[in-house]
Amino acid sequence: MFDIKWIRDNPDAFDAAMSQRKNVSVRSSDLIAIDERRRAIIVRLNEAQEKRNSLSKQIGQAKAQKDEARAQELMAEVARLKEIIPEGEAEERAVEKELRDILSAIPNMALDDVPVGDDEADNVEYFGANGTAETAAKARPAKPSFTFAPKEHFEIGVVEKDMDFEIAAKLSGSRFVVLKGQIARLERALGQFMLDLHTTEHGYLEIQPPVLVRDDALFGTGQLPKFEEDLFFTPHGESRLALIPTAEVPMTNFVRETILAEEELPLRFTALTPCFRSEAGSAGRDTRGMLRQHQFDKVELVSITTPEESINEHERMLACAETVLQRLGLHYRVMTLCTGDMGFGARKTYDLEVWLPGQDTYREISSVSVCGDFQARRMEARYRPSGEKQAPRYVHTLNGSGTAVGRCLIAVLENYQQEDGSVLIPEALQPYMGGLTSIGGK
RNA sequence: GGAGAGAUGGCAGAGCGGUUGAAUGCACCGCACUCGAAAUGCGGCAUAGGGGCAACUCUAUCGGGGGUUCGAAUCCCUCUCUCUCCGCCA
Repeated sequence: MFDIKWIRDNPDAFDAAMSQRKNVSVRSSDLIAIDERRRAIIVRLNEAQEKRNSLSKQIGQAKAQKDEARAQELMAEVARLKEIIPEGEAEERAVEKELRDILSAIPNMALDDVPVGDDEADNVEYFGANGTAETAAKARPAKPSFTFAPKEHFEIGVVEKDMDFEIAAKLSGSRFVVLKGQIARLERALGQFMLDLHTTEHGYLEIQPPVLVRDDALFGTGQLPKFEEDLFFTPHGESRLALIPTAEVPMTNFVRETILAEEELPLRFTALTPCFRSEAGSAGRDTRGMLRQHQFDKVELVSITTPEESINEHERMLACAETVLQRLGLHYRVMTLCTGDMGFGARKTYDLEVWLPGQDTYREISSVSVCGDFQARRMEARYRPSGEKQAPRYVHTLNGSGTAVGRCLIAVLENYQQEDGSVLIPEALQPYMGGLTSIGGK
Protein backbone atom coordinates (compact mmCIF):
# COMPACT_ATOMS: atom_id res chain seq x y z
CA MET A 1 0.00 0.00 0.00
CA PHE A 2 1.21 3.45 -0.83
CA ASP A 3 2.02 6.13 1.72
CA ILE A 4 -0.12 9.16 0.95
CA LYS A 5 2.71 11.41 2.11
CA TRP A 6 4.95 9.87 -0.51
CA ILE A 7 2.34 10.46 -3.20
CA ARG A 8 1.97 14.05 -1.99
CA ASP A 9 5.73 14.56 -2.37
CA ASN A 10 6.14 12.59 -5.61
CA PRO A 11 2.95 13.00 -7.63
CA ASP A 12 4.66 12.76 -11.02
CA ALA A 13 6.58 9.60 -10.16
CA PHE A 14 3.37 8.06 -8.89
CA ASP A 15 1.42 8.90 -12.05
CA ALA A 16 4.22 7.64 -14.26
CA ALA A 17 4.37 4.33 -12.37
CA MET A 18 0.61 3.84 -12.49
CA SER A 19 0.43 4.52 -16.20
CA GLN A 20 2.64 1.45 -16.73
CA ARG A 21 0.24 -0.81 -14.85
CA LYS A 22 -2.70 -2.53 -16.41
CA ASN A 23 -6.25 -1.35 -15.72
CA VAL A 24 -5.20 1.30 -13.25
CA SER A 25 -6.72 4.73 -13.71
CA VAL A 26 -6.03 6.35 -10.34
CA ARG A 27 -4.35 9.77 -10.44
CA SER A 28 -2.29 11.48 -7.79
CA SER A 29 -4.34 14.66 -8.05
CA ASP A 30 -7.51 12.82 -6.98
CA LEU A 31 -5.75 11.29 -3.99
CA ILE A 32 -4.15 14.56 -2.98
CA ALA A 33 -7.52 16.31 -3.10
CA ILE A 34 -8.97 13.75 -0.71
CA ASP A 35 -5.92 14.10 1.51
CA GLU A 36 -6.32 17.87 1.66
CA ARG A 37 -9.91 17.46 2.68
CA ARG A 38 -8.78 14.97 5.28
CA ARG A 39 -6.20 17.28 6.77
CA ALA A 40 -8.59 20.21 6.93
CA ILE A 41 -11.02 18.04 8.89
CA ILE A 42 -8.24 16.98 11.25
CA VAL A 43 -7.24 20.55 11.96
CA ARG A 44 -10.81 21.54 12.84
CA LEU A 45 -11.30 18.45 14.96
CA ASN A 46 -8.03 18.85 16.82
CA GLU A 47 -8.87 22.43 17.73
CA ALA A 48 -12.22 21.40 19.17
CA GLN A 49 -10.65 18.52 21.08
CA GLU A 50 -7.99 20.75 22.52
CA LYS A 51 -10.64 23.15 23.76
CA ARG A 52 -12.63 20.34 25.32
CA ASN A 53 -9.59 18.83 27.00
CA SER A 54 -8.47 22.06 28.60
CA LEU A 55 -11.98 22.94 29.77
CA SER A 56 -12.42 19.47 31.23
CA LYS A 57 -9.22 19.87 33.21
CA GLN A 58 -10.49 23.15 34.57
CA ILE A 59 -13.74 21.47 35.56
CA GLY A 60 -11.74 18.90 37.45
CA GLN A 61 -9.82 21.61 39.28
CA ALA A 62 -12.96 23.56 40.10
CA LYS A 63 -14.58 20.44 41.51
CA ALA A 64 -11.47 19.69 43.55
CA GLN A 65 -11.76 23.16 45.06
CA LYS A 66 -15.47 22.63 45.69
CA ASP A 67 -16.23 25.56 43.41
CA GLU A 68 -19.46 24.11 42.04
CA ALA A 69 -20.63 27.35 40.44
CA ARG A 70 -17.47 27.65 38.39
CA ALA A 71 -17.73 24.01 37.37
CA GLN A 72 -21.28 24.46 36.12
CA GLU A 73 -20.25 27.50 34.16
CA LEU A 74 -17.45 25.60 32.44
CA MET A 75 -19.68 22.64 31.73
CA ALA A 76 -22.12 24.91 29.96
CA GLU A 77 -19.28 26.26 27.89
CA VAL A 78 -18.10 22.83 26.84
CA ALA A 79 -21.62 21.68 26.04
CA ARG A 80 -21.67 23.07 22.54
CA LEU A 81 -18.46 21.17 21.69
CA LYS A 82 -20.44 18.02 22.36
CA GLU A 83 -22.11 18.43 19.03
CA ILE A 84 -19.22 19.39 16.86
CA ILE A 85 -16.71 16.83 18.12
CA PRO A 86 -18.64 13.63 17.29
CA GLU A 87 -19.48 15.20 13.97
CA GLY A 88 -15.82 15.90 13.26
CA GLU A 89 -14.85 12.40 14.37
CA ALA A 90 -17.39 10.88 12.02
CA GLU A 91 -16.12 13.04 9.17
CA GLU A 92 -12.55 12.09 9.90
CA ARG A 93 -13.39 8.40 9.98
CA ALA A 94 -15.28 8.65 6.71
CA VAL A 95 -12.54 10.46 4.84
CA GLU A 96 -9.83 8.17 6.23
CA LYS A 97 -11.81 5.17 5.06
CA GLU A 98 -12.35 6.74 1.67
CA LEU A 99 -8.63 7.27 1.27
CA ARG A 100 -7.70 3.87 2.62
CA ASP A 101 -10.19 2.07 0.37
CA ILE A 102 -8.65 3.66 -2.68
CA LEU A 103 -5.04 3.20 -1.56
CA SER A 104 -5.58 -0.46 -0.68
CA ALA A 105 -6.71 -1.22 -4.24
CA ILE A 106 -3.69 0.41 -5.90
CA PRO A 107 -1.00 -2.02 -7.10
CA ASN A 108 2.66 -1.70 -6.25
CA MET A 109 5.08 0.34 -8.29
CA ALA A 110 7.59 -1.42 -10.51
CA LEU A 111 11.33 -1.06 -9.94
CA ASP A 112 13.17 1.02 -12.53
CA ASP A 113 14.74 -1.97 -14.28
CA VAL A 114 11.44 -3.74 -14.89
CA PRO A 115 10.58 -3.78 -18.59
CA VAL A 116 7.56 -1.68 -19.49
CA GLY A 117 4.90 -3.60 -21.36
CA ASP A 118 1.28 -4.69 -21.63
CA ASP A 119 1.22 -8.46 -21.29
CA GLU A 120 3.32 -11.63 -21.26
CA ALA A 121 4.48 -10.96 -24.81
CA ASP A 122 6.56 -8.10 -23.42
CA ASN A 123 8.31 -10.16 -20.74
CA VAL A 124 12.08 -10.32 -21.16
CA GLU A 125 14.26 -13.37 -20.75
CA TYR A 126 16.68 -13.08 -17.84
CA PHE A 127 20.07 -14.77 -17.68
CA GLY A 128 21.15 -13.86 -14.16
CA ALA A 129 22.62 -10.75 -12.58
CA ASN A 130 25.77 -10.76 -14.70
CA GLY A 131 24.70 -13.54 -17.02
CA THR A 132 24.36 -13.92 -20.76
CA ALA A 133 22.47 -16.40 -22.92
CA GLU A 134 25.68 -18.44 -23.05
CA THR A 135 26.40 -18.57 -19.31
CA ALA A 136 22.77 -19.34 -18.59
CA ALA A 137 22.69 -22.15 -21.13
CA LYS A 138 25.72 -23.67 -19.45
CA ALA A 139 24.22 -23.50 -15.96
CA ARG A 140 20.81 -24.82 -16.88
CA PRO A 141 19.86 -28.33 -18.00
CA ALA A 142 19.56 -28.73 -21.76
CA LYS A 143 16.31 -29.30 -23.57
CA PRO A 144 15.79 -33.07 -23.91
CA SER A 145 15.61 -34.69 -27.33
CA PHE A 146 13.22 -37.47 -28.21
CA THR A 147 13.31 -40.22 -30.81
CA PHE A 148 9.52 -40.32 -30.71
CA ALA A 149 6.76 -37.72 -30.38
CA PRO A 150 6.58 -36.86 -26.67
CA LYS A 151 3.10 -36.99 -25.18
CA GLU A 152 1.35 -34.64 -22.85
CA HIS A 153 1.56 -35.80 -19.25
CA PHE A 154 -1.96 -37.24 -19.01
CA GLU A 155 -1.45 -39.34 -22.15
CA ILE A 156 1.68 -41.13 -20.96
CA GLY A 157 1.21 -44.85 -20.43
CA VAL A 158 2.13 -45.08 -16.78
CA VAL A 159 0.13 -41.98 -15.97
CA GLU A 160 -3.15 -42.87 -17.54
CA LYS A 161 -4.43 -45.21 -14.87
CA ASP A 162 -2.98 -43.39 -11.84
CA MET A 163 -3.95 -39.80 -12.63
CA ASP A 164 -7.70 -40.00 -12.39
CA PHE A 165 -9.80 -37.03 -13.39
CA GLU A 166 -13.04 -38.99 -13.56
CA ILE A 167 -13.09 -39.99 -9.91
CA ALA A 168 -12.05 -36.46 -8.97
CA ALA A 169 -14.93 -35.02 -10.97
CA LYS A 170 -17.31 -37.38 -9.19
CA LEU A 171 -16.02 -36.15 -5.84
CA SER A 172 -15.40 -32.49 -6.43
CA GLY A 173 -16.14 -31.45 -10.00
CA SER A 174 -13.83 -30.17 -12.67
CA ARG A 175 -10.27 -28.94 -12.00
CA PHE A 176 -9.56 -31.57 -9.37
CA VAL A 177 -7.45 -34.67 -9.69
CA VAL A 178 -6.93 -37.92 -7.83
CA LEU A 179 -3.39 -39.29 -7.91
CA LYS A 180 -2.76 -42.93 -7.14
CA GLY A 181 0.06 -45.39 -6.71
CA GLN A 182 3.45 -44.41 -8.04
CA ILE A 183 2.18 -41.09 -9.40
CA ALA A 184 0.95 -40.10 -5.95
CA ARG A 185 4.27 -41.23 -4.54
CA LEU A 186 6.18 -39.22 -7.12
CA GLU A 187 4.25 -36.09 -6.17
CA ARG A 188 5.08 -36.75 -2.52
CA ALA A 189 8.73 -37.36 -3.38
CA LEU A 190 8.94 -34.04 -5.21
CA GLY A 191 7.56 -32.13 -2.25
CA GLN A 192 9.92 -33.82 0.20
CA PHE A 193 12.89 -33.26 -2.08
CA MET A 194 12.17 -29.54 -2.42
CA LEU A 195 11.59 -28.99 1.30
CA ASP A 196 14.78 -30.84 2.21
CA LEU A 197 16.74 -28.82 -0.32
CA HIS A 198 15.57 -25.45 0.99
CA THR A 199 15.87 -26.33 4.66
CA THR A 200 19.24 -28.08 4.57
CA GLU A 201 21.04 -26.11 1.85
CA HIS A 202 19.31 -22.74 1.55
CA GLY A 203 18.73 -21.81 5.17
CA TYR A 204 14.93 -21.72 5.21
CA LEU A 205 12.98 -22.64 8.34
CA GLU A 206 10.41 -25.35 7.72
CA ILE A 207 6.87 -24.28 8.55
CA GLN A 208 3.54 -26.07 8.81
CA PRO A 209 1.08 -23.19 8.61
CA PRO A 210 -2.72 -23.18 8.82
CA VAL A 211 -4.30 -23.39 5.39
CA LEU A 212 -7.38 -21.50 6.57
CA VAL A 213 -6.84 -17.82 7.29
CA ARG A 214 -8.88 -14.78 8.18
CA ASP A 215 -9.53 -11.76 6.00
CA ASP A 216 -6.94 -9.62 7.81
CA ALA A 217 -4.14 -11.90 6.66
CA LEU A 218 -5.36 -11.74 3.07
CA PHE A 219 -5.47 -7.98 3.24
CA GLY A 220 -1.87 -7.97 4.47
CA THR A 221 -0.50 -9.81 1.47
CA GLY A 222 -2.81 -8.05 -0.97
CA GLN A 223 -5.36 -10.68 -2.01
CA LEU A 224 -8.08 -8.54 -0.43
CA PRO A 225 -9.92 -6.36 -1.12
CA LYS A 226 -9.40 -6.67 -4.88
CA PHE A 227 -9.14 -10.38 -5.61
CA GLU A 228 -11.83 -11.91 -3.46
CA GLU A 229 -13.30 -13.83 -6.40
CA ASP A 230 -10.10 -15.84 -6.82
CA LEU A 231 -10.43 -17.32 -3.33
CA PHE A 232 -12.39 -20.08 -1.65
CA PHE A 233 -14.10 -19.24 1.61
CA THR A 234 -15.72 -21.39 4.20
CA PRO A 235 -18.23 -20.08 6.75
CA HIS A 236 -17.04 -20.03 10.33
CA GLY A 237 -19.44 -18.93 13.04
CA GLU A 238 -20.68 -15.51 12.07
CA SER A 239 -17.60 -14.96 9.96
CA ARG A 240 -15.59 -16.87 7.39
CA LEU A 241 -12.15 -18.26 6.73
CA ALA A 242 -10.36 -18.43 3.40
CA LEU A 243 -8.45 -21.39 2.04
CA ILE A 244 -5.00 -20.09 1.31
CA PRO A 245 -4.18 -19.50 -2.37
CA THR A 246 -0.50 -19.83 -1.41
CA ALA A 247 1.52 -20.32 1.78
CA GLU A 248 2.84 -16.82 1.15
CA VAL A 249 -0.26 -15.61 2.98
CA PRO A 250 0.26 -17.28 6.36
CA MET A 251 4.05 -17.11 6.32
CA THR A 252 4.33 -13.44 5.36
CA ASN A 253 1.72 -12.56 7.96
CA PHE A 254 3.91 -14.08 10.67
CA VAL A 255 5.38 -10.60 11.07
CA ARG A 256 2.07 -8.77 10.91
CA GLU A 257 1.86 -5.96 13.50
CA THR A 258 5.26 -6.70 14.97
CA ILE A 259 8.46 -4.74 15.42
CA LEU A 260 11.45 -7.02 14.84
CA ALA A 261 15.03 -6.37 15.85
CA GLU A 262 17.35 -5.86 12.90
CA GLU A 263 19.47 -8.77 14.17
CA GLU A 264 16.55 -11.13 13.53
CA LEU A 265 16.62 -10.39 9.80
CA PRO A 266 16.53 -11.92 7.34
CA LEU A 267 13.78 -14.36 8.21
CA ARG A 268 13.44 -17.20 5.72
CA PHE A 269 10.46 -19.57 5.81
CA THR A 270 9.43 -22.47 3.62
CA ALA A 271 6.35 -24.67 3.63
CA LEU A 272 4.75 -27.40 1.59
CA THR A 273 1.00 -26.81 1.55
CA PRO A 274 -2.02 -27.33 -0.59
CA CYS A 275 -3.12 -24.15 -2.34
CA PHE A 276 -6.66 -23.32 -3.35
CA ARG A 277 -7.71 -21.11 -6.23
CA SER A 278 -11.16 -20.68 -7.64
CA GLU A 279 -9.73 -19.95 -11.10
CA ALA A 280 -12.58 -17.57 -11.70
CA GLY A 281 -12.24 -16.13 -15.17
CA SER A 282 -10.07 -18.91 -16.55
CA ALA A 283 -12.89 -21.08 -17.89
CA GLY A 284 -11.72 -22.92 -20.95
CA ARG A 285 -8.00 -22.45 -20.24
CA ASP A 286 -5.87 -25.53 -19.67
CA THR A 287 -8.86 -27.76 -19.14
CA ARG A 288 -7.01 -31.00 -19.89
CA GLY A 289 -4.55 -32.52 -17.49
CA MET A 290 -3.54 -31.21 -14.08
CA LEU A 291 -1.89 -27.97 -15.12
CA ARG A 292 -4.57 -25.69 -13.68
CA GLN A 293 -6.41 -27.03 -10.65
CA HIS A 294 -8.55 -25.68 -7.86
CA GLN A 295 -6.24 -27.44 -5.41
CA PHE A 296 -2.53 -28.10 -5.82
CA ASP A 297 0.55 -28.56 -3.69
CA LYS A 298 3.28 -25.97 -3.66
CA VAL A 299 6.54 -25.41 -1.81
CA GLU A 300 6.68 -21.72 -0.99
CA LEU A 301 9.61 -19.53 0.03
CA VAL A 302 9.17 -16.32 2.03
CA SER A 303 11.88 -13.88 3.12
CA ILE A 304 11.61 -10.87 5.39
CA THR A 305 14.54 -8.47 5.00
CA THR A 306 15.75 -4.93 5.49
CA PRO A 307 15.16 -2.49 2.61
CA GLU A 308 18.88 -2.57 1.82
CA GLU A 309 18.96 -6.33 1.36
CA SER A 310 15.75 -7.06 -0.50
CA ILE A 311 17.15 -6.81 -4.02
CA ASN A 312 19.99 -9.21 -3.20
CA GLU A 313 17.56 -11.51 -1.49
CA HIS A 314 15.44 -11.53 -4.63
CA GLU A 315 18.35 -12.84 -6.71
CA ARG A 316 19.18 -15.33 -3.98
CA MET A 317 15.61 -16.61 -3.86
CA LEU A 318 15.53 -16.99 -7.62
CA ALA A 319 18.69 -19.09 -7.39
CA CYS A 320 17.06 -21.26 -4.70
CA ALA A 321 14.11 -21.97 -6.97
CA GLU A 322 16.37 -22.59 -9.97
CA THR A 323 18.35 -25.14 -7.99
CA VAL A 324 15.24 -27.32 -7.76
CA LEU A 325 14.96 -27.55 -11.53
CA GLN A 326 18.71 -27.96 -11.99
CA ARG A 327 18.85 -30.89 -9.57
CA LEU A 328 15.92 -32.48 -11.33
CA GLY A 329 17.56 -31.98 -14.71
CA LEU A 330 14.63 -30.02 -16.05
CA HIS A 331 15.19 -27.49 -18.82
CA TYR A 332 13.79 -24.04 -18.10
CA ARG A 333 14.09 -20.35 -18.77
CA VAL A 334 13.70 -17.29 -16.55
CA MET A 335 11.55 -14.35 -17.54
CA THR A 336 11.45 -10.89 -16.01
CA LEU A 337 7.79 -9.95 -16.01
CA CYS A 338 6.94 -6.65 -17.63
CA THR A 339 4.96 -3.96 -15.79
CA GLY A 340 1.67 -5.09 -17.32
CA ASP A 341 2.09 -8.76 -16.36
CA MET A 342 3.25 -8.36 -12.77
CA GLY A 343 1.12 -9.27 -9.79
CA PHE A 344 -0.58 -6.72 -7.56
CA GLY A 345 1.97 -6.54 -4.75
CA ALA A 346 5.21 -7.01 -6.66
CA ARG A 347 7.90 -4.48 -7.47
CA LYS A 348 9.68 -7.01 -9.65
CA THR A 349 8.95 -10.62 -10.54
CA TYR A 350 10.92 -13.43 -12.13
CA ASP A 351 8.98 -16.36 -13.54
CA LEU A 352 10.64 -19.74 -13.93
CA GLU A 353 9.20 -21.47 -16.96
CA VAL A 354 9.87 -25.17 -17.28
CA TRP A 355 10.04 -26.89 -20.63
CA LEU A 356 7.10 -29.21 -21.31
CA PRO A 357 7.96 -31.32 -24.37
CA GLY A 358 4.45 -32.78 -24.59
CA GLN A 359 3.03 -29.29 -24.97
CA ASP A 360 6.11 -28.14 -26.88
CA THR A 361 6.23 -24.98 -24.79
CA TYR A 362 7.52 -23.36 -21.61
CA ARG A 363 5.08 -23.13 -18.68
CA GLU A 364 5.33 -21.18 -15.44
CA ILE A 365 6.43 -23.34 -12.54
CA SER A 366 7.61 -20.68 -10.13
CA SER A 367 7.16 -16.98 -9.59
CA VAL A 368 9.64 -15.05 -7.44
CA SER A 369 8.70 -11.54 -6.35
CA VAL A 370 10.12 -8.72 -4.30
CA CYS A 371 7.37 -6.57 -2.79
CA GLY A 372 9.39 -3.82 -1.12
CA ASP A 373 7.42 -2.36 1.78
CA PHE A 374 4.08 -2.76 0.01
CA GLN A 375 2.87 -5.69 2.11
CA ALA A 376 4.70 -4.46 5.20
CA ARG A 377 2.62 -1.29 5.21
CA ARG A 378 -0.56 -3.28 4.92
CA MET A 379 0.54 -5.52 7.77
CA GLU A 380 2.30 -2.91 9.92
CA ALA A 381 5.40 -5.11 9.89
CA ARG A 382 8.47 -3.20 10.99
CA TYR A 383 11.93 -3.63 12.42
CA ARG A 384 14.09 -1.45 14.65
CA PRO A 385 17.47 -0.71 13.10
CA SER A 386 20.37 -1.62 15.38
CA GLY A 387 22.79 0.93 16.79
CA GLU A 388 21.77 4.38 17.99
CA LYS A 389 18.19 4.61 19.06
CA GLN A 390 16.26 4.64 15.81
CA ALA A 391 12.67 4.80 14.69
CA PRO A 392 11.15 1.58 13.36
CA ARG A 393 11.17 1.08 9.59
CA TYR A 394 9.03 -1.12 7.41
CA VAL A 395 10.55 -4.45 6.48
CA HIS A 396 10.69 -5.68 2.91
CA THR A 397 8.95 -8.90 1.97
CA LEU A 398 9.65 -11.45 -0.76
CA ASN A 399 7.99 -14.62 -1.84
CA GLY A 400 8.61 -17.27 -4.41
CA SER A 401 7.54 -20.75 -5.32
CA GLY A 402 10.20 -23.32 -4.87
CA THR A 403 8.38 -24.79 -6.79
CA ALA A 404 4.79 -25.66 -7.67
CA VAL A 405 4.76 -29.39 -6.95
CA GLY A 406 1.90 -30.35 -9.26
CA ARG A 407 3.41 -28.60 -12.23
CA CYS A 408 6.79 -30.05 -11.40
CA LEU A 409 5.23 -33.49 -11.48
CA ILE A 410 3.95 -32.75 -14.98
CA ALA A 411 7.41 -31.58 -16.00
CA VAL A 412 9.12 -34.71 -14.68
CA LEU A 413 6.60 -36.95 -16.39
CA GLU A 414 6.83 -35.21 -19.75
CA ASN A 415 10.60 -34.74 -19.75
CA TYR A 416 11.48 -38.24 -18.52
CA GLN A 417 8.87 -40.20 -20.48
CA GLN A 418 10.01 -43.19 -22.52
CA GLU A 419 8.57 -44.53 -25.73
CA ASP A 420 7.09 -47.54 -23.93
CA GLY A 421 5.01 -45.34 -21.65
CA SER A 422 7.30 -45.63 -18.62
CA VAL A 423 8.98 -42.68 -16.93
CA LEU A 424 12.56 -42.51 -15.63
CA ILE A 425 13.07 -41.13 -12.13
CA PRO A 426 15.59 -38.26 -11.91
CA GLU A 427 18.54 -39.20 -9.75
CA ALA A 428 17.77 -36.58 -7.11
CA LEU A 429 14.35 -38.14 -6.54
CA GLN A 430 15.41 -41.77 -6.38
CA PRO A 431 16.12 -41.71 -2.62
CA TYR A 432 12.57 -40.47 -2.13
CA MET A 433 11.19 -43.23 -4.36
CA GLY A 434 12.73 -46.12 -2.50
CA GLY A 435 15.57 -46.32 -5.01
CA LEU A 436 13.37 -46.78 -8.05
CA THR A 437 14.97 -45.65 -11.29
CA SER A 438 11.78 -45.75 -13.31
CA ILE A 439 8.07 -46.33 -12.98
CA GLY A 440 5.77 -48.14 -15.34
CA GLY A 441 8.48 -50.26 -16.93
CA LYS A 442 7.83 -53.92 -17.62
C1' G B 1 -20.35 -27.04 23.81
C1' G B 2 -20.73 -25.22 29.37
C1' A B 3 -18.52 -22.11 33.58
C1' G B 4 -15.03 -18.56 34.98
C1' A B 5 -10.49 -15.21 34.60
C1' G B 6 -7.69 -11.97 31.79
C1' A B 7 -5.38 -8.54 27.56
C1' U B 8 -1.52 -1.79 30.08
C1' G B 9 5.08 0.81 26.93
C1' G B 10 10.91 -3.70 24.30
C1' C B 11 9.81 -7.10 28.76
C1' A B 12 7.73 -7.57 33.77
C1' G B 13 4.03 -5.08 36.37
C1' A B 14 0.99 -0.85 39.22
C1' G B 15 -3.18 2.05 38.42
C1' C B 16 -9.81 0.81 38.36
C1' G B 17 -13.74 8.24 36.74
C1' G B 18 -10.21 14.08 37.14
C1' U B 19 -3.35 18.00 35.48
C1' U B 20 -1.88 9.62 34.15
C1' G B 21 0.96 9.16 27.91
C1' A B 22 0.61 6.34 32.06
C1' A B 23 4.07 4.57 38.89
C1' U B 24 7.97 1.01 39.75
C1' G B 25 11.58 -2.64 38.18
C1' C B 26 14.42 -4.80 34.15
C1' A B 27 16.50 -3.99 29.36
C1' C B 28 18.52 -0.11 26.25
C1' C B 29 21.15 4.88 25.16
C1' G B 30 23.93 9.29 26.89
C1' C B 31 26.80 11.78 30.80
C1' A B 32 29.59 11.70 35.54
C1' C B 33 32.92 8.69 38.57
C1' U B 34 37.16 4.94 36.81
C1' C B 35 43.56 3.56 33.83
C1' G B 36 39.41 0.51 31.90
C1' A B 37 35.22 -2.45 33.44
C1' A B 38 31.70 -3.50 37.24
C1' A B 39 28.97 -0.99 40.92
C1' U B 40 26.85 3.81 41.82
C1' G B 41 24.68 8.68 40.58
C1' C B 42 22.19 11.99 36.98
C1' G B 43 19.50 12.31 32.50
C1' G B 44 17.05 10.07 28.31
C1' C B 45 14.08 6.18 26.23
C1' A B 46 6.39 4.38 22.78
C1' U B 47 3.59 4.76 18.08
C1' A B 48 0.84 7.44 14.60
C1' G B 49 -1.49 11.86 12.50
C1' G B 50 -1.79 17.33 12.16
C1' G B 51 0.21 22.65 12.48
C1' G B 52 4.93 25.45 12.23
C1' C B 53 11.04 27.68 8.30
C1' A B 54 12.33 26.31 13.11
C1' A B 55 12.39 26.15 18.40
C1' C B 56 8.19 23.86 19.34
C1' U B 57 3.16 22.55 19.70
C1' C B 58 -1.64 20.02 19.28
C1' U B 59 -4.48 15.45 18.68
C1' A B 60 -5.17 10.23 19.04
C1' U B 61 -3.61 5.56 21.05
C1' C B 62 -3.48 1.33 27.89
C1' G B 63 -6.05 -5.86 22.58
C1' G B 64 -9.97 -3.95 18.19
C1' G B 65 -14.71 -1.37 17.54
C1' G B 66 -18.90 1.20 19.71
C1' G B 67 -21.25 3.69 23.99
C1' U B 68 -21.98 6.53 28.92
C1' U B 69 -19.63 11.27 30.86
C1' C B 70 -17.78 18.05 31.03
C1' G B 71 -13.76 14.31 31.49
C1' A B 72 -12.44 7.00 30.51
C1' A B 73 -6.54 2.82 31.04
C1' U B 74 -10.47 3.03 34.75
C1' C B 75 -17.90 2.21 33.87
C1' C B 76 -21.21 -0.37 29.91
C1' C B 77 -21.83 -3.21 25.14
C1' U B 78 -19.47 -5.98 21.39
C1' C B 79 -15.52 -8.48 18.69
C1' U B 80 -10.76 -10.90 18.71
C1' C B 81 -7.23 -13.47 21.36
C1' U B 82 -5.08 -15.90 25.87
C1' C B 83 -5.56 -18.80 30.37
C1' U B 84 -8.21 -22.26 34.06
C1' C B 85 -12.00 -26.01 35.00
C1' C B 86 -15.85 -29.42 32.90
C1' G B 87 -17.66 -32.04 28.52
C1' C B 88 -16.51 -33.92 23.64
C1' C B 89 -12.77 -35.38 20.26
C1' A B 90 -8.34 -36.86 15.52
